[in-house]
Amino acid sequence: MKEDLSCSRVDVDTKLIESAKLFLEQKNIEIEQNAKIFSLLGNEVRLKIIYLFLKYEKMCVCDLSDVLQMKQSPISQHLRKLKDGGLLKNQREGMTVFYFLNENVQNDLKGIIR
Amino acid sequence: MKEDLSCSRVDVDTKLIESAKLFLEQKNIEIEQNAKIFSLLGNEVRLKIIYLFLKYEKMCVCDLSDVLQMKQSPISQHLRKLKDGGLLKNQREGMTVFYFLNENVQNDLKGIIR
DNA sequence: GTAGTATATTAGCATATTCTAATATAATAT
DNA sequence: ATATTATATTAGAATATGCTAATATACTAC
Repeated sequence: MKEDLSCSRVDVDTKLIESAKLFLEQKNIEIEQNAKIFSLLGNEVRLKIIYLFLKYEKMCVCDLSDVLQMKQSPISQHLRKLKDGGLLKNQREGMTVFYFLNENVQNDLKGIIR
Repeated sequence: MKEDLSCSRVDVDTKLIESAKLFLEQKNIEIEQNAKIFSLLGNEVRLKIIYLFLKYEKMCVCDLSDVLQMKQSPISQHLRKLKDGGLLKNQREGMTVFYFLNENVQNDLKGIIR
């Protein structure tokens, strides 16, 4: 049953190692999901967008482009990632597409940020 | 005083745009700091390490290498980033270096995770 | 239909990230 | 001193990320 250990130290706490491995296996899905969310929030532009939606509810691509002083293309690309990641939803009104927080994660985000 | 806008729509809510820009400027430092933390937590290996320290208090590089089943080198590299980012501290005991959560961010992390 | 506006997508490039492999450093034991 | 163990650092390669520039799509107005 001995697993290969990277260090051959004598005083390994094998109980701890096995317990910790089991712990990580049990938390694996949660960790993967959270890592995905954190990696989305780990980009300054995207985090600014989330901050904006926590304050202003909804904005269109054009507004964001103006506020962030970036071209429309990278804004659209970030919004797509946030939408694919489940953090945002959008809604078209004529030519304009408004983005806003996905209500399913709104409280999570409020808890995570600040 | 008119700033250049990326979209020439007629019904721009200039008040909103200016308010949002000011808001982001005021939050800028907080956003930069948080984005840095989120980008650290956005890597699965590093997030697993943080989960482990939220449960087990402290572990050595060797333990982590065994638990995560990764070579010592990448573990050390991740630990360095987490330490540089202020999330971890370490303490040498003989040949062994133990890492643990920086007590200054422990509560923040508990709030952020889960 | 055409023209104009808002948004989305794509290709390509520059940079960042994360691993491997090798080597360096630090501490212990002999 | 040398040998061994634990950790840290470095160079390099593979992949991921995020921008620019160009183009495509969707809607509106004429």
